[in-house]
Amino acid sequence: MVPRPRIKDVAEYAGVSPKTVSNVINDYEHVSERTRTAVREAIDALGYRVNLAGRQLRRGRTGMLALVVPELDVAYFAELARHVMLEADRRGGTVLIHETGGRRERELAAVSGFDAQFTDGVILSPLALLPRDLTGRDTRLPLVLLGERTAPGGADHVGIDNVLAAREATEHLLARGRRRIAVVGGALRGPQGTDRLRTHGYRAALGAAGLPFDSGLVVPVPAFHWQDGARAATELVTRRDPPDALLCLNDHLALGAVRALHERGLSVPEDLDVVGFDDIEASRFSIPTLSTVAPDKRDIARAAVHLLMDRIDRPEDGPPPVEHVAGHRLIVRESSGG
Amino acid sequence: MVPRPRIKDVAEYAGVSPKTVSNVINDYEHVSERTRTAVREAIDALGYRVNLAGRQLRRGRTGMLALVVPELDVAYFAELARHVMLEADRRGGTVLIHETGGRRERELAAVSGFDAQFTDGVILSPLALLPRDLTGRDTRLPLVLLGERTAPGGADHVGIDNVLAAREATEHLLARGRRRIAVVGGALRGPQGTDRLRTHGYRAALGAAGLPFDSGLVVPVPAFHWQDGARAATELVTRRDPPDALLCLNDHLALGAVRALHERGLSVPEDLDVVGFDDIEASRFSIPTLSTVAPDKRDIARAAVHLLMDRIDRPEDGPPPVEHVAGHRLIVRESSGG
DNA sequence: CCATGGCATTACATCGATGTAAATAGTCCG
DNA sequence: CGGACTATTTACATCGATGTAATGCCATGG
Repeated sequence: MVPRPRIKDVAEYAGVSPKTVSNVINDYEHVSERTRTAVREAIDALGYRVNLAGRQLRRGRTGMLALVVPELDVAYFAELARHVMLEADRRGGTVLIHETGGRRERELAAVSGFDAQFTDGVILSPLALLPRDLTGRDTRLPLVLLGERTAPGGADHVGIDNVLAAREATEHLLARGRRRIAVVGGALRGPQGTDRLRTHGYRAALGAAGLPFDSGLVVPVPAFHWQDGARAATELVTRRDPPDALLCLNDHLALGAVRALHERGLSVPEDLDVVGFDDIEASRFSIPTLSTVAPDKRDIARAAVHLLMDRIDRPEDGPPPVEHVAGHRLIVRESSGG
Repeated sequence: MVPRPRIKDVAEYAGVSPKTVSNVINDYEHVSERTRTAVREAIDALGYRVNLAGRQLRRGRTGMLALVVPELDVAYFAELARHVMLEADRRGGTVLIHETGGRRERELAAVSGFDAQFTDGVILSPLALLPRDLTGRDTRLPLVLLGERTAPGGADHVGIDNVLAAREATEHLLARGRRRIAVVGGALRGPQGTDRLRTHGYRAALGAAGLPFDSGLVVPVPAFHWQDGARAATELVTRRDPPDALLCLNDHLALGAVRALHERGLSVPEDLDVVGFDDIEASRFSIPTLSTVAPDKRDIARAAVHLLMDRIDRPEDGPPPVEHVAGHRLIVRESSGG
């Protein structure tokens, strides 16, 4: 087996020094046209490719970012991942994706760079992480948090205005005359995650409309999957005093709920309205199509990548953490009368 | 900013040589208990973490695998990715995911390790790759192909029996009395991809049943997304002689088709049957639930990871390419009378 | 008491690329 | 033609970890 050519081999082939080859590779300006061409030819002839390990060792950078999400098969994260990859690509970076399954220990590992050894920085979408997990973390590893404001820790944050978004969605349902709106996936206590923020927005909408708040309508779920939505919906409609609308905190929950309702002979939006969050592609093709809060994923990905790369480019002098509020809009589809 | 401690720092702190620290880290057996403990303590005290670039440079391995798929937001690939990550984890590997968007140049880059510089091997799910792209490729980079048999090239292959699977699905529809079955996403010519193999199986089923083959019912699509299924379905049912069943080559196409049919007032399975491929989670919760050919994703992922890692572990003496046929089963749900 | 051999530890070189600083080659001007 | 610069190119050290081979240590046996 022929070993991979090294920069030294190229140098010999081209009759120059290794450093000159390096200069050509890195587009150093003071290289004569003749030498440049000769080196290029040598590179082609030998099929030379930079060895990134060597480069990284020398430069101290990998050019790789870690994107750490709970689950890739939650469509929102897959869609987000693609945007992040595109953005990173545009800036010459590569993305390494990690799944945490929402487990705190894995998220912790991510922020401490344990998983991310090869990585210059991390974009993390936390689920189980506690605020205190971030205090005192090793700030040598730049970090951007997505979704939740896990508060202080010298990390930038990117997310939509969850409170406002939930409030708008709720107001939409109220405007449709719905009065008993359940929050599937909501939370009243526990860490300040998106679930709590959205529940808060929901409550604000009720308050503004002068309606009473019934904590029984806030239904936590074990995970944000189809089946969790289905179970929650089933439970809700078999109550004595069932809801007339479901505000589901993601589209999977919503679609699972719609299906469960269908199985019990209830139809959406005739009997109940359903609204989700995330605007995954499935929501545009489901029966009925799903109303949903669409976060601007492109904006989120772009902001996250840029914040991260900026911080990587300028270690030391970290400016204070940045808070980027990405756009969102409520898309009304069939599931709430659209 | 405090620089990251190096192995040398640990050595000094523990009062031993760098190599001894390395020995401890790598569980070399001949290290006295005392020394081992001292080094461990030093590591903890300093918060030392191996620098993988250095290690890789020395060892020539990264411990990372590349998983290269067309699109992560095609649920099948996201689900597959998770399984691959789990398997790799189990064997101490890390997975780097790349998207190609189905573009040939990106797939080519993948098999030549261009993207995959940091990678010991590649698992590729090709879409546009031609058989000849693999002949004469640099076999220093172990490669496992998924899905299609892109034929010779010294690469292992993992996939289901596409011909058989399509045949079974078709036979199921025939058994239901359907006679004009369209193949959405099918192909009669072009590279020997899964689409052609499945179309072949479909044809075999027709032949076995003594039914004529109508090439007009084989409908290619630009991509395998919801909207492509929707378009194809719309086009099909507005024909003079519309089909009575759709065999869609993935679940996205199928679900998009179901939606389009719904919009034209046709209901599934009363008016038409629809069957998909992949068994993505959405298919279990759609209205109607979707019949589909479920490939054993876990098996596929496991086989792919093991084949790849085995080949990485033993470079040179590559045994001949292995062909692993993963299991599959037809799951009949509401969309075809289940 | 010394040779023998196994275990524990270490010195040194090396993986491949690149920053620094110095050397060499050119160019222009007086 | 020599000096002063500038443009190119190069020598050398270094990033961090680890394989190789050598050394040191200790116990056992003759």
